[in-house]
Amino acid sequence: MRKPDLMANKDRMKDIIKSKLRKGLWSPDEDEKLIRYMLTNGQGCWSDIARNAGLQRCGKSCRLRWINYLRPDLKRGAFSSQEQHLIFHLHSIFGNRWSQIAARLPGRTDNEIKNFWNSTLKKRMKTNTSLNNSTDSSESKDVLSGIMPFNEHDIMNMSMDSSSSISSMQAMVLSDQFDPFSLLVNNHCDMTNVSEIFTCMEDGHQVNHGTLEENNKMLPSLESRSIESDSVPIDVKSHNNHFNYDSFNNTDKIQGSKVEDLFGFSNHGQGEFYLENLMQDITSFPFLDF
DNA sequence: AAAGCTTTCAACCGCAACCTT
DNA sequence: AAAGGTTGCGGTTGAAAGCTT
Repeated sequence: MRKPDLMANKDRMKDIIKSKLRKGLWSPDEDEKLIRYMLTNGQGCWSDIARNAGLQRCGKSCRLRWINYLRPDLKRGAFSSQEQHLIFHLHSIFGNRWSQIAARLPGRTDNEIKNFWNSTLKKRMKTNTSLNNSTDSSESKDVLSGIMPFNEHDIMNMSMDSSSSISSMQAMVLSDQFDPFSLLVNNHCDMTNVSEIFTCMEDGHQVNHGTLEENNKMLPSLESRSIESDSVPIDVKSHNNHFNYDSFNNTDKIQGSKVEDLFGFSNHGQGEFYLENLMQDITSFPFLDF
């Protein structure tokens, strides 16, 4: 049974403690305290960390600051075009499950990706949509051509010609200038083409490294397994400033692995992860939400 | 130069799931 | 079983920076 007076006092104390906690931006001094504590003692209970590190912050705030900003394995700076493609692609699979997406982008946080999506990518898709709605299609194509160096005809040819399409399409998607948004949003290709394009986005680099197996389109390990994974130990710090797929493909163990060993799709059950499964997941393309 | 508007992003909030007592 | 605590997540906010007029 709750004892009114005692509990009321307890609640009051909590409020007092809570009101004394700092909020808002972190000062360099606070950062230093948290970094020093974390590097000395490692991760534990966050409310204890907040207390023991001498911070007037709640544990939740400390956790957030550490995970999103202070962690030494964080990669900072702008997203590379490869990362952008990856985010777009993963968003088509996972939707707004930012932590799932972040887990596959080494050194990036869910918050960072979420912000990036909500500002840059969403905006770009809106822009492209409005261009698509423009009555002057030639104008819209002119503008788009700046974004996408491949015209509709190129893409259709790539898709139609099954014998040569893969290599040319791979060249397209691997290009730094490739922009899947304009391609998709402007209906330059149908869903079948989209399937091929995403396949190429995944397979392209594997072909480059000679690991593509016919009729068994495996996806690479995109997840930052470096910290937790016992099967694929990769040092995060080695990826900090220049993450690329090569790092993963150069790992002997990865090259011979099945996708389910590598990809970490917990929500896809135990089965092998083939393209069909991928496309089943892409039932709600993000631009349909806008 | 400055006012107003837009964009970016760090941080907060509320909720749900999980763990501990 | 239930209450309380912790952790993790996604949505949202608001201050600061950048841009435009």
